[in-house]
Amino acid sequence: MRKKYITLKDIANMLGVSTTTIHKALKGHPDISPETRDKVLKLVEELGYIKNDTASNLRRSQSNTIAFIVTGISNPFYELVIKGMTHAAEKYGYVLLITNLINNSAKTIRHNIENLLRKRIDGFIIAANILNLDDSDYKKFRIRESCVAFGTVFPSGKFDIISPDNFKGGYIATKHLIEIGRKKIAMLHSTNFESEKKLKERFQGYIKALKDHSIEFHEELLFVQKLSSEKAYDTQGAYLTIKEKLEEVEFDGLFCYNDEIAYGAIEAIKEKGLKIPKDIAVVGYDDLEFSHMISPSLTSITFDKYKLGYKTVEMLIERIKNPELEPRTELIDVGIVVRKSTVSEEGKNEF
Amino acid sequence: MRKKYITLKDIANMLGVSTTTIHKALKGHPDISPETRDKVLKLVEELGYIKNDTASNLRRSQSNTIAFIVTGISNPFYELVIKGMTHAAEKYGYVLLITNLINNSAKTIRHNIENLLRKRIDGFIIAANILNLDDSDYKKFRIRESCVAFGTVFPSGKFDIISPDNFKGGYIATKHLIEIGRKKIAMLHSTNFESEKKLKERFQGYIKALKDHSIEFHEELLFVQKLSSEKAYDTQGAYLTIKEKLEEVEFDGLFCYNDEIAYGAIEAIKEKGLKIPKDIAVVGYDDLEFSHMISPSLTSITFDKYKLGYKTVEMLIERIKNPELEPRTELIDVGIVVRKSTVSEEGKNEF
DNA sequence: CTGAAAGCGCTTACAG
DNA sequence: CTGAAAGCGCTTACAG
Repeated sequence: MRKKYITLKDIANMLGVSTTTIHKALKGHPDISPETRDKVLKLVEELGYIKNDTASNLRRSQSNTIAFIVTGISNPFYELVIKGMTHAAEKYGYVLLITNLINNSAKTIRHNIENLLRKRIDGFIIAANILNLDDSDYKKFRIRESCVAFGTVFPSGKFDIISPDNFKGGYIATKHLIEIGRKKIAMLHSTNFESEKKLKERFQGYIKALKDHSIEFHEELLFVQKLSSEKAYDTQGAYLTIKEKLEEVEFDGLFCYNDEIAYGAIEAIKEKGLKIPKDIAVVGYDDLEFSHMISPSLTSITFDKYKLGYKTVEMLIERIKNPELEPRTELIDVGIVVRKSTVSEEGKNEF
Repeated sequence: MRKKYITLKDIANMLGVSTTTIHKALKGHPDISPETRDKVLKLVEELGYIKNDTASNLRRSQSNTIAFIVTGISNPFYELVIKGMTHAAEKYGYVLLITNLINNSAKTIRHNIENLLRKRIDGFIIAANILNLDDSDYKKFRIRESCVAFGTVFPSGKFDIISPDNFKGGYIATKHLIEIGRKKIAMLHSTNFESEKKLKERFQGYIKALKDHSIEFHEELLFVQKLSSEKAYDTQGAYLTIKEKLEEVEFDGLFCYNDEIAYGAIEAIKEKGLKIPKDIAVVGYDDLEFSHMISPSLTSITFDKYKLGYKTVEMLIERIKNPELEPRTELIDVGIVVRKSTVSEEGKNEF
C-alpha cells in the first residue's frame, strides 16, 4: 500500500560503494573522484531518486521549511503577498507552506501551529489573529523564537511584527476626505474577528485625522457592518448596512475598512440615487486590482504587497537564524491612490 | 540557534520509565497501568511536549499529510474549495498543505512536486496544469498512485481526475443564451495557460449547444482575450478586448470563460452605451460571490465548490489507500443561476 | 578518495 | 504491565 522509495542504500548496493559516497556525490562534495561522482549521479538520475527529507531533517534537526498561517487565503489581497513570500523563501533556500484556517478561534490556531511544529518547521508567519492565544501558548510554541505576526501592530514587545501602517492608512484616507471638503465623514468597519486589530489601528488614524483638522468625532458616524454570511467577502453585508444608514444618518464622506466592503457601500449609495463623489465620497483600503474597474473607480489606501510578503519572510529568517534578537516591529509604508470615487475629474495619483 | 525540543527520552528519564511506556501512554494504549499513564500525561502536558513527526513519519513511512498544488490561490473561487478540502482532510486524519505556484511551467511544477515528495507526503492534488508534465514525470512522481488532478477532464486514463463538468457548463450557458433568443453568440476566452484545458471543454460545450440548435459557429465570434498583465484577474484585459470587438463584430450574446472576465466585458458594453441584457446578454462562469453584487447582476454557471473540495480529498485518500485502483474520472454537476445580465425581470433561479 | 559507525527521535515486535 | 533493542534513511565526524 505505501510507496516504496529508492534509498541511498539501494544505490550504494547497486554500485558497490558506501552510502557516504553517494551522499558526497549528491552534495557535490569535492572529496570524491570525478568518475565515482558521475557514476552515482547518472544512476540517481536514471532511478529517479527522491531524497527523503524526513530522514535528512531528523538527522540535521532542521527542515528549511517555513509556514504561512492565514484565514481567508482567497482574499485577492494575498496574491502578491504570497508571491513575495515564495520568492524570498526560495532565495534563502526555504520551502513555504501555506495553511488556511477555517476560523480564527484559539483552538483552531493552536491546533494548526502544533501540527506545523510537529513537522519541525523552522518558523512560521501568522496572519490569523495571534492575539487570541495566551501566554502559555506563546511559551509552548516559542512564538518569540520562530514567529512573525503579520498584518497588525497590536501589541508589540512579545514577538516580531510586520504590518502595513494601518494607523497612517486610516489617517491619510480621512485626511483626503477632509481635503476634498467633506465634513461628515463616516467610517464603515467590519466585525470580523480576523480584522479586529487592524481595524482599531485604522480607526485611530481616522480619529486622529479628524482631530488634527478640528472636526468632532460623532459616534453615530461609526458604522458597524452587518454580517451577511460566513464568507470572506462582506460586500453584501456592507451593502445592507449602508442602505440602512442612508435612511438614518447624514454623511458626505465614507472611509471603508477595505475595498470589498466599499464595493457594497457604493452599490447602496448608487441605488439610493446619490452621486459619488458629489454627494458622498468613498475611500477603500487595500487597493485590490478590481478597484479600478468598478464604477466609479475606487480611491483606496495602497502599499507594496509583494514587498510586504518578501520582507516578512526575510524577517522570519533573521529571527530563525538569531532567536535572541529583541522583538521587532516593522511598518510598511502606505499611500493613497485617488480615483473617481473621491475626485470626479480624471484620476491623478498621489502618494 | 536551533530550538531544542523535549523528546520522549527526556520524559522517560525524568519518570524513570522506558520510552516505550511513554509512547503507549500517549497513544492511549490499553496495555499500561492507569497510574503510569496519568503520570506520563501530566508531565507531557506540563512540559508542553510536541511530538516529532519527522521521526514518527520516518519510522512509520507515512506522513498523513496531503498537499494541494495550485496556481492563483487567491482566486475567490478557491475559498470554498479549500474549506471542503480542509474539512475532509481533517475528517480522515490528514493535514492539508497548500502550495501556490508562481507559474505553470513544467519546471516549476516539477520542482514543487519533488519538494513535496521529499517530505514524503502521502499524496497530492494538483490544480496546476499537470499536462505540462511528461510521461517520465508521471513515472518518477508516481502520479498515478498518489495524485488527483483537479479542474479539468482532459485527458483521462492516466490518473485520477475530478472536475466540474466544463463541457456541460459551456453547453448550458450557451443554451440559455439561445433560449432567450440570441442568435449571434460570442465566446470570450482567456489565453492563460492555467485555463487552457478547462477552456477547451467549455468551448466544446458552446459548439455543441450551437449545433444542437442549428446555429452556425462563426470563427470571428470566438474572442481571444488580450493579456493585460501577469495578474490573476484579467478583468482589465477582457475590458480591452470587448471594447475592441464591439467596434468590429456584431453579437447579441456573450459567454465569458469566467466571472472575472465577464466583469470587464460588462464594463466595456456599458461604456459603449449598450444595454445589458437587451442589446447583449452576458453569461459568466464560477458564480463568484461578487457576481450578484455587480450591476447588472451576472448570470453564471455554478456548482458546489465545497463539495468539489471535499470529494477531491476523499478521492485522493481512496487512491492512497488503494494505489491499484484504475484511474477514475469524477464530474461535479453544474447548473446555471439566472440573473439580470441575461433576463431583466426579477431573478428567477433555475438549475 | 572511501567507508564504517553512530545517531537524529520515534515505533514496533517481542521477551519477560 | 514494562522495557530492551532494532530500525526508518539520512548525515557527519572520524579513521584509514
